Amino acid sequence: MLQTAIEMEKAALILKLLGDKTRLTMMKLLDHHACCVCEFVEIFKTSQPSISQHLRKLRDIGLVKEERKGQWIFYSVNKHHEYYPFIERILNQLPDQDEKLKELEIKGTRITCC
Amino acid sequence: MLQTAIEMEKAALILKLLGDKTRLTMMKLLDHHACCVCEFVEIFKTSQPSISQHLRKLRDIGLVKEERKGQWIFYSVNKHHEYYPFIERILNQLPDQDEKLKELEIKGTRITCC
DNA sequence: TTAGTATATAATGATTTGCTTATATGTGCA
DNA sequence: TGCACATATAAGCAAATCATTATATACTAA
Repeated sequence: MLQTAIEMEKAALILKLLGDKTRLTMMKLLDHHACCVCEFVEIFKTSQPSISQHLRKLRDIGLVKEERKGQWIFYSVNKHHEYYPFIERILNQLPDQDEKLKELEIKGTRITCC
Repeated sequence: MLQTAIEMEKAALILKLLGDKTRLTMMKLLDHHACCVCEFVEIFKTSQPSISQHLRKLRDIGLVKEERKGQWIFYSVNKHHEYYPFIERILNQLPDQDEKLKELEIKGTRITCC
């Protein structure tokens, strides 16, 4: 893949968005799993609008994409984003967060649509 | 070097600090050059207190260190920081900012103490 | 000692951020 | 159709952020 030249301005904007514990953990999870809003609500123990707003910020600059599946809207990382390689190298350094999803599976609240 | 496990909380804090164009550019420059406050004032065309406050934030979490040389205080990246490898991999992806220092050299305002 | 330069800190204010509550929209199903 | 669930959006508010101006501190050189 052709790597675009990183611009400082855009890099700073992305780092700012990643510089929030909730969004950073979201991105780490979404990098390998599609998740829906209600799962994040449970994982982060915060309100649904708060989660929606974080996702909106990530979506506004194209870092994540959404796909409706029936009742749910599944979010996932947009791997075609111009800066995805930049982001990926950051996410790869972070500890795996999959246990958060495993907890949902144990509780039976993981949404595995279709 | 022994790589410490990255904690999400600390990673988010660091990314938040890097998520500002001024601080990000500072870190990129400081990664390879020691610079003093007055140089940054000229480079970023902002007030001296503004620069000092950015540097203070970086210093407060140990990302940069300072060394007084006579009249000036030179800042540089603290390469012994627990998370320096994490930071370095981010900075390495950013475009070189050295032309900003070259401009100072041409204008004769680069401080090359000692 | 005094003036000039470099830097830090304090105080203030405008803007941004991230939450909350309330409400609207969209989907599935009885 | 009507209700339940999932999600988005709007509005309001407290806290954080980032600049500014004013002032204090530290060093150099005359």
